[in-house]
Amino acid sequence: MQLNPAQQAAVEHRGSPLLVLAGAGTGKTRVITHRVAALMDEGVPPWRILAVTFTNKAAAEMRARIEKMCEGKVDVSQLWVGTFHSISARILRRHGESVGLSRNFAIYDTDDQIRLMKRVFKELNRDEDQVKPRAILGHLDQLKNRGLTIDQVEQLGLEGFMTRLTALLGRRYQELLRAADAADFGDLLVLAVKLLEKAGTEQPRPGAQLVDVDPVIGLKRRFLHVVVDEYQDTNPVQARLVELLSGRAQLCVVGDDDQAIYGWRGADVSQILGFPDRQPGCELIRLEQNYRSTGHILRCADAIIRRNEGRLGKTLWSELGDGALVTLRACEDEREEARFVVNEILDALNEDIPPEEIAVFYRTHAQSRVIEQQLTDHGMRYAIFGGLGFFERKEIKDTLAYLRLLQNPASDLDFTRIVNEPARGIGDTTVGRLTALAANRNVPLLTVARNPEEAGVSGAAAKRLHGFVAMIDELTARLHANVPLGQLAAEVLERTGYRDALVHEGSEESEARVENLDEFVGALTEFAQENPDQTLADYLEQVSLVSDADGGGHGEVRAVRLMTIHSAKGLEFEKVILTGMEEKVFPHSRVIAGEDAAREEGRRLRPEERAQIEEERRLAYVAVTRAKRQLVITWAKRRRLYNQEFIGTPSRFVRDLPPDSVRGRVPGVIRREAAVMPQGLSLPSAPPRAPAPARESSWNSDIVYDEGAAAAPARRGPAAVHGDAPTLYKGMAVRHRQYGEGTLVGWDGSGSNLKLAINFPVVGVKTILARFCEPL
DNA sequence: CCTGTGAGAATTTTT
DNA sequence: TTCTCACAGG
Ligand SMILES: Nc1ncnc2c1ncn2[C@@H]1O[C@H](COP(=O)(O)OP(=O)(O)OP(=O)(O)O)[C@@H](O)[C@H]1O
Repeated sequence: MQLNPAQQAAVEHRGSPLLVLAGAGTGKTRVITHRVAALMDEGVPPWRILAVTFTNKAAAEMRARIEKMCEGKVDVSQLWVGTFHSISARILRRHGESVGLSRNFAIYDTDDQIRLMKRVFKELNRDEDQVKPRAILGHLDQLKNRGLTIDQVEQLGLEGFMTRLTALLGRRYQELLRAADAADFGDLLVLAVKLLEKAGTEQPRPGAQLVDVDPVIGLKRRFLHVVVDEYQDTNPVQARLVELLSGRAQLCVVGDDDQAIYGWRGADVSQILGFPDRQPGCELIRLEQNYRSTGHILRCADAIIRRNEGRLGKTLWSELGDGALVTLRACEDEREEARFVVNEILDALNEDIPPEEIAVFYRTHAQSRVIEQQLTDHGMRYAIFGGLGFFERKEIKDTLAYLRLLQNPASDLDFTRIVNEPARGIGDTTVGRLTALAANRNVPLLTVARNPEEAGVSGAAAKRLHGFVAMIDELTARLHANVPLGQLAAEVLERTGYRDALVHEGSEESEARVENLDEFVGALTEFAQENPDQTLADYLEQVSLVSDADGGGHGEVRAVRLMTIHSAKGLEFEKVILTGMEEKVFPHSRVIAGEDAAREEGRRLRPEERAQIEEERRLAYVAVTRAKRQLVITWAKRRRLYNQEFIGTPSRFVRDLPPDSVRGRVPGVIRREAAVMPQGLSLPSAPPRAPAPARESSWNSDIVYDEGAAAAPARRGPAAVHGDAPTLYKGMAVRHRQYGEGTLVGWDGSGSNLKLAINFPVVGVKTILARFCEPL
């Protein structure tokens, strides 16, 4: 395990803050790993070192690596290694009382959050059709990521319908969270920051002894060294958290501004770019040698990323040689793409590349299904990352809800979730009555349920409620009797009749669910055995914080990896197959929408629209730079997604690839240039291309798929010339047999699937297959 | 109060 | 295509 001189310098630097800013595969992660090991070697106690990683898996890996490097000389378990969220949770678990959290507080995942927010909607009589609970939660999370509390938002008098609504609903949402002794993901960060900021500013209570010194102050002074990986994707609260924990620590952050891909989650590149300014005396070290990928791959990566504006720009070179060309493949549809992927995997396996060194990437989860299907058909095992995780399945979440309710009788969300699961005749009406009274008296649902008659719940229902409460009490007693966790879960499933109900159902689906439950009980048993001093709360925390990138594939170790590009961040594979490289898939349609709107309105891109597109481009850069030796890129001319057929045109990122590094034709390069040229000048000629295949339609669209191509309706005349086929442009006059003459306003697809959007004077805009129309 | 039906919506990316 | 939600009927 050696280091080059620049890396060595970063490892050895002491005495002032350090920023390592370097491109992909240059060994940033290796640097911080070595740095931590070196620190301990110098005698820094492990408990005085904090390392922040992006995923729990990365944390585990780093810990393992450091342990190996220290050869058992140091107790690595004393090190603090973790994600921002897990570190915050850890702090709050110990010291959360002053911000309103007990040591057993629950962490709400997205599903819990939505349920809770829906309840708020109901309580405040808001219509879910107008504004979605999700949207409010998104907005609220943005505020949290920026470190803003609702009080601050209101004090600032921030404008905007959404912001005001978020403040209103968010306030009640937060109240309910606290009442339930729960925190959502954003709260973990915000509350940890609040806790640390508060420490030491409060007046000592009268009569306080010296020994009463706030332990949180100790925490702020605890760390002598802090290292942070992937710093480019840090958001303001996270940066603040690091700052607060670095009171006396030397801070070392590493990252790559070209790999910032979490802007949508509030991450802010200016965090890393402004680091030197905020940290007096900061040292900046750049790493330029890439140890991961071969030349052609790197050239493709560079060709993609260089088109972003306002980059710092970085040199990147490799000694690994050119390596193989990057394969580019145009597929007819997504099924052919999937078959091609399988073939590529088979090829790799034949070359003795281990399956776990082969990865298939896609932009969105929805794209994975076809590929999974194809893999299954070929009897290939695969590990999929993300999507519906094990712990998000209904049956598991229900069981967790029972457990959480046992631990915290005030957890109304969990109460409502399972009070009638399995069906025990306690329906909406009953729960509604309980809720009304509970809200009125400001007590938990479970409390009200003890005297249902007071809530106006009648005989039969009341009786069932009594039974339910008795059951919960019984199980709660078991929890407090310290029954081993696995056994407790098993008893819960037994006693509540949950398992029986599923077994009784006897469907294929319910069988799978029973299996999942058994697996869950097994996992819990194992956890309890391995961590005898850990509580249920510890287990629940671990479960809530495992990320997509962590869990993955149910322990499928020796299997091909399937994942979104986001979860591929920080990883590397011998062979990467990057699929779905079409406009509107990647870059995602949501992002392109901004461009379309801008074009339609004849204005320039708004800064945030541009930022989004640049983020997609960085995402493409991340994808490409995960590959060590082989990179395959595919796109499909047609794609069925959400049960709708989409006509695909190759992604701009594909068209940016340098032809010399690619095997397979790089499509349509010219139009982009033409569109960008001033005065609508077009480039002299297209690169050599095969003669157009015989076409069923006489319309020439295949080189017009570019964004901005037909942007200017004012510019009459062809935007491009290709053979005899008429070239499309907006404003073109067209005739349809039935509707008569109209004006072309847009189009989609190519060949016989070319569809035209035409504005007819009488019937308005219609989308019609091109072969039913003729130009005038 | 439960369950089945049908319509309808919805689909970025994640801790 | 798949899941979710609302409503009607049992
Ligand atoms: N000095 C070195 N000698 C040999 N191999 C190295 C050296 N430094 C790093 N590597 C290897 O290069 C690869 C990339 O390293 P690492 O993951 O640390 O890079 P990174 O900068 O964090 O990458 P990224 O930002 O793309 O996630 C790893 O396989 C690592 O083992």
